[in-house]
Amino acid sequence: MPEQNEELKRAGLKITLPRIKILAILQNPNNQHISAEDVYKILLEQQEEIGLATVYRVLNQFDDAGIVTRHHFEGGKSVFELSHKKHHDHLVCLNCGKVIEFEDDIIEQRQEDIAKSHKVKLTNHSLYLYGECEDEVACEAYRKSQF
Amino acid sequence: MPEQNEELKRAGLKITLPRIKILAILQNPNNQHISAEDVYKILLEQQEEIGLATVYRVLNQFDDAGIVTRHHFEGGKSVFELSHKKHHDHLVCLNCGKVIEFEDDIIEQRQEDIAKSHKVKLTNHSLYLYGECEDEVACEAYRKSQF
DNA sequence: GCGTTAGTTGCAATTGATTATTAATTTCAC
DNA sequence: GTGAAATTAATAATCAATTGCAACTAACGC
Repeated sequence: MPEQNEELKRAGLKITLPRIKILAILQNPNNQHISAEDVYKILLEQQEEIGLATVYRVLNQFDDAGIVTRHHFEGGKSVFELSHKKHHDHLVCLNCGKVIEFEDDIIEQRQEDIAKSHKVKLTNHSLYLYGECEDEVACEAYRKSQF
Repeated sequence: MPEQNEELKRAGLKITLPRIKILAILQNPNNQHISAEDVYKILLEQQEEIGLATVYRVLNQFDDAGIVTRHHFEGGKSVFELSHKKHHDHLVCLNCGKVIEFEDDIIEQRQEDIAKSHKVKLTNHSLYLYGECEDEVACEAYRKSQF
């Protein structure tokens, strides 16, 4: 009984095939920051019988349960990533799509201060930095590797 | 010939009634950070004959022309604000919807440093802080005033 | 002023992402 | 194993946003 089942059990979710498969996909290091649509595509490639609606539903349940975190990147659609222990923000290359995670205590602290100074209790925030890899060769290589 | 026409002309857009009306709405201090849907509602209240598609189209043209800036706040729909001179970020109350603008040089500087340390040339960023007004009475009053 | 024309509008249909409904299937405690 | 309750697949529905297209109109020259 792999560790996926433990995770689901802890979240109070029944252990079903769709949930196991989706969780496994999310746990694949290649699939950090993946959209519902892309999860669905991978499942189809794996010959799984599953509906797109189920993918959305399961991802929402995972989000509610704290198993994944939802992000709204530029361009409309949501992406999901496994919630790991530590809060972090994202730096995205607009050319190759690479996502770099970072955390910065100074920024975190300033955000708290700013909210407090405006008499607002901070509940969460979203910070995305967008740019372009300086190493164009590596950038292009990465872009191609994605499709 | 009011200043709206100048603005449109500068953007290379023909001066049409829909565009003048929409620009006027955006220039109203009460309507900072307004959604396309809400612009449309105001136009209908003003007895204007206009289609929702036109509102979307015009707002996109304004965005392209740099007249407005588009934001993706949490909760789906885009909001628009007149682009003014100075860059700033946003602090949003999730209860009453109030939007507070702020700018912080320390955060800006850290963002540059972080991007540089990851060998990325920063082109833009989005930072949204979400929270709840500490003054619940004022918060509730504001929320009600919005509809 | 008047006509030409490229730019614009309104409407309806369409897309893309996501959610709701519902009937059928599956999990899991007993 | 069995049955109640949870979950699923499939489909329709929704919501924001965009697009195709025929009708309209602002802006230019004459």
